[in-house]
Amino acid sequence: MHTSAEEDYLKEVLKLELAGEAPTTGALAERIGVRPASVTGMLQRLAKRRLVRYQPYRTVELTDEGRHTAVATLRRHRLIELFLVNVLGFSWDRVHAEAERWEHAVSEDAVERMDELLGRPSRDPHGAPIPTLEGQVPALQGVSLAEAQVGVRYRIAQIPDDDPSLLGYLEQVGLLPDVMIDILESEPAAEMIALGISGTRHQVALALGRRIRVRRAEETAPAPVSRSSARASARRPRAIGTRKTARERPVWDTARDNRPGKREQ
Amino acid sequence: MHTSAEEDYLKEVLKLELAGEAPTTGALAERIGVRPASVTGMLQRLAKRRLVRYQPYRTVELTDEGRHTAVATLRRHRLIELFLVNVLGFSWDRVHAEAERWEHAVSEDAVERMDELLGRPSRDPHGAPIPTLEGQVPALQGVSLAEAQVGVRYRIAQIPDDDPSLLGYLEQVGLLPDVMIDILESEPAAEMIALGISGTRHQVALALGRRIRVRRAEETAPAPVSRSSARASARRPRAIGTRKTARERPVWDTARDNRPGKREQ
DNA sequence: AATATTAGTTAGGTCGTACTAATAACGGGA
DNA sequence: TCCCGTTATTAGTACGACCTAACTAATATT
Repeated sequence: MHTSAEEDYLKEVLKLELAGEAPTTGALAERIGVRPASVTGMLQRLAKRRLVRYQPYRTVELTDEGRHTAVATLRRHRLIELFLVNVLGFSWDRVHAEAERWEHAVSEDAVERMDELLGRPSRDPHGAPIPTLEGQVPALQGVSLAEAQVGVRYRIAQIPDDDPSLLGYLEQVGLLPDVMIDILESEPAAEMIALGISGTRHQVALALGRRIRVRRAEETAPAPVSRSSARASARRPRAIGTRKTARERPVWDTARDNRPGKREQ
Repeated sequence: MHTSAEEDYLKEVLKLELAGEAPTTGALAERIGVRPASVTGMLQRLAKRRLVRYQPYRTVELTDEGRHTAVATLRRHRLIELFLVNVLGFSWDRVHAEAERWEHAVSEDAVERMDELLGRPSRDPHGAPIPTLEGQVPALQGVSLAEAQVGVRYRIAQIPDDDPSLLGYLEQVGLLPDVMIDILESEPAAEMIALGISGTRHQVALALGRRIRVRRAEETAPAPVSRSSARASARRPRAIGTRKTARERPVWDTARDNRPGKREQ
């Protein structure tokens, strides 16, 4: 079918899209850990296989087929992460690396068994939504911590998954999914934000705050992390739910509707 | 470290050695599913990396380092097979293929967690011994069904693992690990053997019989398949137990002790 | 011994995925 | 409008892991 490198690239394009960022050559190169030149090469390959639409110097977009594969890969990754934590007892700051290794080896069948064993969960150990078997990617919940309002109580919805040392820190201060926090103070000049976690005051850099998602405490709580029982709802395998949020419209989006070809070769 | 192709080749060399067969280019090619030419190429590679000793047209032997890797890979494979059956509920005639996919992706850490979760088992779902963490490969138990004596009661010790349709048949007739059988009759001319499985008489081809291992019913039963608690006994990581059985001495063995080089280039 | 068959090796080629170095396109000031 | 730094692409190289075709070695047949 598809090679594992292809799956990796497609998954990263999807993740950037879901995060509302532009899937540029550079961004992909950084996240995947290769040189931009390699990304260009792979994008050309993916375009040839009709997994993305690609205009040099301009845009990358997933085709329906590419999106399908990307979603399946993301689903695999997140289910495996939860499996590693809940079944094999991995410490949750190290599951990402292991899941990256597993995700191209584990068959669809095995993934579905994991899903069942875990009780059809809707969120991974970091709070990220697990796409459904049908291809739905649940919408991102809430707002980023950097946008949270002073004086309001929030619940952590999602934290980053790929940086063990950062996760170690988050665990230490207790900034984990489902934890309640109070926004005490915002200090934009200092690029800091002050918040209370179970009574203790913490200063957090805005740069980090942007990578953490929270939702207001009163909002209907999402299914808690770990095991849950979300039934699949939609049928069609590729009607992807999430569409970019308004915030931070990328360059890329403006480039959607522009003159296409302008170079041959 | 080592590539997954390297691990596959080393593992197959080890398996042939344990089965008392010669690891010829052809045998390896057949088992791995590549052309003999590819095997030659890989053996040259492995020799350069000092994982095997290799004399063109003659022999392949694992070096200590190669053996170490091979044993670790075999251990991974068999533990994963058991994990797939016991934890994920795979039907045991399909675990082999899935385990082949997993075995190069699952980290040592994850394998040790599986081992612990499974209760440090000593045999995989097909009855094959699981090498210890220290590198011991438990000796093959009993004799092949083809060598069993008429009128004696045996217990199935081990069946092949890699052929789903064969396994389907074995399951149907009840020829599974730990099952008791009686050897009713031997018909060498017809290349058949007749045996009783829980009262029912079955005819089995000798060719199949050679691939099934049994031990006399009175012998101290090995730890049953599924979960068990075999403690590791010896220390040294590489004193492999099994040495070729006398039966079926291959051509290759006669070629062991002969003049070595005779061609340059 | 001469020849046929089988097994193994060498040579050369393809594909996937990276890399570096050189070049080109883009876009925001001066 | 042009310049220049940033970003992206092309061109060329490497390597792992396989392939096929053509050869050589070992063995079997008569």
